[in-house]
Amino acid sequence: MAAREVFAEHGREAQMDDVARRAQVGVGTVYRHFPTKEALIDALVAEAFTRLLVVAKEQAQRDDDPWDALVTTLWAGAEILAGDRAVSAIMSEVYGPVNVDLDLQLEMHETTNKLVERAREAGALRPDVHLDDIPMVMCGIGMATCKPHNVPDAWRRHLAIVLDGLRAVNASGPLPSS
Amino acid sequence: MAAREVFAEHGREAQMDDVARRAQVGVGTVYRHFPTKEALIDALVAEAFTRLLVVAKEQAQRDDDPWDALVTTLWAGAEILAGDRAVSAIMSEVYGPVNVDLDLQLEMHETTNKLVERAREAGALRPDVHLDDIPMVMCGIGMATCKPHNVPDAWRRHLAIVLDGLRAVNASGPLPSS
Amino acid sequence: MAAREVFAEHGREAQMDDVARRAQVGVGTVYRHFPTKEALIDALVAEAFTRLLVVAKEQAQRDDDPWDALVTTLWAGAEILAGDRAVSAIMSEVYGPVNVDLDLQLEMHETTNKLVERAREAGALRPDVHLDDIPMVMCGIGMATCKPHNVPDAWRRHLAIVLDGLRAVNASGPLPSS
Amino acid sequence: MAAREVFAEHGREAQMDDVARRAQVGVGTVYRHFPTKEALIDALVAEAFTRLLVVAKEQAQRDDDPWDALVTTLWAGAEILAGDRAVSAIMSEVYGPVNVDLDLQLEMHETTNKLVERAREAGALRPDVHLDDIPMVMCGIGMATCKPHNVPDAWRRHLAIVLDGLRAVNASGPLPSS
DNA sequence: TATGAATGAGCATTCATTCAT
DNA sequence: GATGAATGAATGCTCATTCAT
Repeated sequence: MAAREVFAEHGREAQMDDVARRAQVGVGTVYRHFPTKEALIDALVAEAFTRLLVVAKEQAQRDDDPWDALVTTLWAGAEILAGDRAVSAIMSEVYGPVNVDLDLQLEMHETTNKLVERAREAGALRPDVHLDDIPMVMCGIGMATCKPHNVPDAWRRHLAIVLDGLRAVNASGPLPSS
Repeated sequence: MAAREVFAEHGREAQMDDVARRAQVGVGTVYRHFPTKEALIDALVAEAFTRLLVVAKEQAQRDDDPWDALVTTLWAGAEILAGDRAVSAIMSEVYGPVNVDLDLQLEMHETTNKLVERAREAGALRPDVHLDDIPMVMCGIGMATCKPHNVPDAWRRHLAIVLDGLRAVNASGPLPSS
Repeated sequence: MAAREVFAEHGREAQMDDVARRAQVGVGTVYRHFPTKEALIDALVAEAFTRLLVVAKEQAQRDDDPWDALVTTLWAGAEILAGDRAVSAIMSEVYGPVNVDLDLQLEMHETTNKLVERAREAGALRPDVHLDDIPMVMCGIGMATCKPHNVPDAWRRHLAIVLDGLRAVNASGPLPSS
Repeated sequence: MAAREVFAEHGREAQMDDVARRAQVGVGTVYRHFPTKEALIDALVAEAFTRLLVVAKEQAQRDDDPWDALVTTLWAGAEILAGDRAVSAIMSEVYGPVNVDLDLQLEMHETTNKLVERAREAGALRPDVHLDDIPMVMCGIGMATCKPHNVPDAWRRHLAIVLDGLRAVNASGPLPSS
């Protein structure tokens, strides 16, 4: 959507008129689809959220390798953030309340929690890692995506290192190559 | 300062009138001290920046333990962010340009870089860790500070884990207890 | 336009909100047409300027009677000022820069100069009259327009007298009756 | 006074703080002398007014040459305006009500009127010249004083020409040389 | 009495939202 | 449905004026 481009460029400050212009429609039309600027922003975020949730649920289903399931999900989430400055920017702005549908949040919460706990129980994750650590890691990645002067793929190296750190010391096996 | 409280609550969106009201002064008085809202924000950030720089330079001076110097600095930075929702909030807003004095930025950059390189050369830091990783870690911590529902000290556990992960595998010795 | 009325009443001090209220529109609408208060003022002046320039150029074209051409132009200018307190008021405020388009100013300057020189060369104008005298005369007329207690047409008598005084002593023929 | 300099530079827009700074006193002190910005402006104007009134009354006393009395007064007035951008600027701003003391205004009005009538009765002034013509002439001169690009003494030539034009056609004798 | 920091009403301008066409 | 001109509440900033020191 055009909104994504505009919010990618200007963050939450982006103006509805700009969104409309970019989409080559009148503002009225934008408002026909989203009753509010808030609603538009929320939709943008929800979409990314949903995309990630698909992956997370898929991985939560797996029975084979809980560590790989977690890691695959995190790489997917990072990829989504890194590919979407709009969402990164919006989420980085701490005070703009991100009103994702509560059910969605809950589902994400539960799914991720399951991934984390399984990995921990399997002895692949450091036992002191907590669900709260996930957003902190993601936040750094989103930020890196937005700062224009950053090396484009700095986040990949970063995530690899951090994930490495999250592993239980006695766990073994390679990290996914991407 | 009262400004800090207001910006802590509302981020960059905070209104000058609110800052004034909280400080129990007229807006004019706020403007006597800071010619512009921008200037006020910048001052807030610069103050935190400077406080951190003091620590960083102190640690960069040390000859004994490069790893401890780096880690001490990072804990100090995290403490500053965690103790100052205003600065966390402001810095989290990716599109609001943070106009810290260039010299200050440069000094911070150089000092931190020295800390990182020394730790790496001493074999205490994973060789693939880069200066860029520092802000990413800090960003997560700042975010955690702002999100009201977070466990107050989640960031401490997080930072400990991440720092642990940044160590060279063959490095040894305990992390500073905080 | 409503702006004209409001500026006529209050001069440059007139407030945008008042202009909007008088025009029975929201301020936003005023700003849709003129990006700035300055721009609105400039437009007001430019319009009057342009109206006068039309007359001046027309008269500068004439081959028959240079004196009549000059005089006709001055009467037209005076009529414009007298009929437009807004412009009179704005131009009277010496320190408010009047940002008429430079080309327009230049054209006006050249045209008026041509009128003056022709009249002088034709021996109809006192040889010591200079282009600079024109604005001085006009200024008095504009002022008379603005001062509320003045006799409405005092400026006509005044202009007639002054023009009479600008004639070469040996010139002859009647003044235009208005 | 310092106020004069500041108002000369910026007209009515001049700020009280600037006046104080120029006078090397605190604003409070300015306010001790003039309860209001208005009052300060009025005082500035009144002072010039009074200075002119002295001349006007002196000339109104003369029995010998009514024309010379009038002309001398006008030259004096022009000289005052030309030497005082502050007053010129203030008076040029049509909408800033000039609240000179009513008695002063009245006296000025009467004195000038006497000068005009006497000159007319003596057959030196065109019979159609009216008291209203005086301010119009003065206004042009004040304006010329303020516009920075003007030839410094353009007003002298101008006044000479205009006064020449105000004479009765059959009047004779030289204009005062300055 | 002099000072100048503090005050806050006032004003230009912006931008999400509405609604007549 | 789509449009985009119109709306006006909201906000940053200024400056005449006051008053504690």
